[in-house]
Amino acid sequence: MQRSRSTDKRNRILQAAVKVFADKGFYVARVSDVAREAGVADGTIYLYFASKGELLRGLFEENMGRLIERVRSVAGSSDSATQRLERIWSDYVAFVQTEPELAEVLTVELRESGKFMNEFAADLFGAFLRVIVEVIAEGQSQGELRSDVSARTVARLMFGAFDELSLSWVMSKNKWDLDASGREALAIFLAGLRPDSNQTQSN
Amino acid sequence: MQRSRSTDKRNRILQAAVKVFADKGFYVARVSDVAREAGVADGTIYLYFASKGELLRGLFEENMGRLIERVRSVAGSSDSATQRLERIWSDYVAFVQTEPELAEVLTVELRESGKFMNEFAADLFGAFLRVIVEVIAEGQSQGELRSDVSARTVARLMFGAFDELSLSWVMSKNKWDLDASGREALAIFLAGLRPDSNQTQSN
Amino acid sequence: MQRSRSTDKRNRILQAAVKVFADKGFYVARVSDVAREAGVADGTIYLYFASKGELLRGLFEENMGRLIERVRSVAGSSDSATQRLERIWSDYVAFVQTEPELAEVLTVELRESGKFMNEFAADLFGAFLRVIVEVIAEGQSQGELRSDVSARTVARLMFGAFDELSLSWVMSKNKWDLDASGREALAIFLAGLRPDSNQTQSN
Amino acid sequence: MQRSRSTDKRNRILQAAVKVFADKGFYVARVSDVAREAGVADGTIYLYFASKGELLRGLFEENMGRLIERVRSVAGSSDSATQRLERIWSDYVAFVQTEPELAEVLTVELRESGKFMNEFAADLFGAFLRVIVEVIAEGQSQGELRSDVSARTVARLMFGAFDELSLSWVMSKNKWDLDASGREALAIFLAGLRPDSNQTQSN
DNA sequence: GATGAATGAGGGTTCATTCAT
DNA sequence: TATGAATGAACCCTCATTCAT
Repeated sequence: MQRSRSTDKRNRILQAAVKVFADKGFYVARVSDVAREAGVADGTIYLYFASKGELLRGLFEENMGRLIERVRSVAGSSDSATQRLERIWSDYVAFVQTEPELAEVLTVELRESGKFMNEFAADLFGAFLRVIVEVIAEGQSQGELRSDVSARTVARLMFGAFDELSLSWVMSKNKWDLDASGREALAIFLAGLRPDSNQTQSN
Repeated sequence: MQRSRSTDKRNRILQAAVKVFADKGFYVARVSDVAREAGVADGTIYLYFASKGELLRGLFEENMGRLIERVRSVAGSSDSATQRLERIWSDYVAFVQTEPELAEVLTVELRESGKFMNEFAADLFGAFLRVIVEVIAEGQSQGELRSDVSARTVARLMFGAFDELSLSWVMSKNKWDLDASGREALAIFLAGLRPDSNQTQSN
Repeated sequence: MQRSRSTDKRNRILQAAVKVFADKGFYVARVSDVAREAGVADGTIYLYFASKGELLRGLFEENMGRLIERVRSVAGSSDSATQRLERIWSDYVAFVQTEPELAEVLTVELRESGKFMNEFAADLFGAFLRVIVEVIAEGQSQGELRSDVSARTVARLMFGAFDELSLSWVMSKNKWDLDASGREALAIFLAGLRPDSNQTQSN
Repeated sequence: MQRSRSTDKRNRILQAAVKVFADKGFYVARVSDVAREAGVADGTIYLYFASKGELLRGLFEENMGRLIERVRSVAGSSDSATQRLERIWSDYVAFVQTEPELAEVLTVELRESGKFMNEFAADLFGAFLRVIVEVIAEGQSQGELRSDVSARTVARLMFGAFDELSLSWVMSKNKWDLDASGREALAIFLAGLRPDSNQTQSN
């Protein structure tokens, strides 16, 4: 828990980076923009991060870490898979609503940046996804969710759906009710995942 | 059908841009990379596009236009909403499989670039989404799909889900069966959208 | 008098160059601007001039040549030095008024370009000046003009004065009466050059 | 008197620019030439000037300002108009001799650049000219100088004459005596401007 | 001769990174 | 630790020139 140098300043820089990257995008944002936003000198950033890229990496690490912890603690509860999915979902809604800029950065930059920090970004995202996969797999093995679909696919679907929903909410400047849409979305998924739901399926 | 200068060359440049942008991302890619890939001189690109940004814009315009046409023609058929969704879906799978690099660029760069060509990108994406919204709305008004959810939300969900699925397929270098996952995904959605599926919904 | 290729087209290009260079200056003007103005293709210019620089050189040569001829024929007359200076002067006024753009190019670009075609520009200008020097020297040797000043200096003075006058007239878009100013200027010079005018000179 | 960043460095860059622009001309000169001459990195120039053009503008501003001050202080003295013209003239000679490169840049580039920074250059030059106009007008109203000529025209004449004289001196690498020529020139002007000098005027 | 699409060297400018203070 | 002036590599873009038609 101990760090050399001031953890405060490091955090200020990270938060500034979130704001600036969300606003302009990683590539368009200048290191000096982040410095100004953080209220430090340009050079100071390099006392905490080796490069602009490492700043983004640090940002991912720190925040995805937090997110993964959060989702893990929910996923680890003794509730039913359905209930846990509901809670993960609403927890994520809360996160997006509380920290929309961070949500935007994690979502948008994770993709473009995949280009230059591939395995790393993939790892974090993979860790996140794995938690959901497990909940779903448990739901399937206990007959709570239909078993004729790959848990991995389902997890990706849900993540993708939610990602799109929250991103468009963030980018539309919160003009509509994310809670409500989120509930609708979850309802559709849970309905589509009921064990008996595969009966009428055509192709 | 006639253009000034060679449409061939313009297309070669666009295709090269797709390849290069897919590989490195728009910001990391150099104009000279595109030129080399296209087999033209750097300057030649500027005979067809006013700037690197306009090249990306042209790429979107041309290809999103094609995609939208495609999805529109399917959406306009006289089939049931369910059937049309199935066909749109499989059509999109085919597109992603045929032109994975293009799919990657359209998906990834549309986001990061939203930062510098906002309304434009939003328009194209909006047009695409609207087609799907209509199919869903028709399905709802004819009792084919549940009506207690917003068509717009559903469209976004499906798009997001599919987008994530295809993107991860593309980025994982086609290691798994996109067709199969796509069918599973569609099955879940259609099941979740059946008119009677809202009965067991909890919260 | 015979030239290979069309002398017409060569002249059209030269005239276009005068117009364009006067408007934008040599360095800012593009070869394609000249081509457009001349109504020919870019490449055509290179059939008549080896380079953009040679185009300027050709422009100088052709027109300074003309000017020098003109001034020489006046200078060679049997009139008194004073009268010849008057006629040279009014002739130059007529030239500036008839071809202001050419006057501007010759005046302005001769200087900046001196940087890249030094001896050449200097030669042409030297030839021009020499004619005036001779008239003045003759006036001096015949007691018509004061002899206590260098003819070369006087020629430069008169040229510089007139150059400034006409240039500011051209650049001010002909807002004032160049004829009148020219006459005033000449009056001053001639008065200052009278043999007896050195009597009251202080330092 | 305090500026952000080092005024020293700004001045070093300005002086380097004078040297380089005098040598090659503004358009042929490369920013990197100026940087090398100033002993700084290319990028450093942009810490002090927004663009190459602004560097030229800054150069004008700074130095023309100095010149105008100088001429103004002479012009404001209580001497006779004639004496003041003499002192302005000799002061300018001194300036040209002390800083020939600067004189060259101010003279030559002011013209070519008129093309891209018109009003600005015109303003500075106008301010300079106005001072001389006033001296002459005062001389006229006090009967010291002939009144049948426009003070503005006279000022332009004198400036043009002097400009030409000093420029050719600078460009000929100081091969002759500028002092002497300058005195001759002034003698001619003053003689030509004597109140009684209009008696023999022909046309 | 004439064209104008293509070329590619070169330059202005930016900005991540360094380092003397 | 912190600063921010300085650096200079790198890139987008321009445009004089060429050459296949």
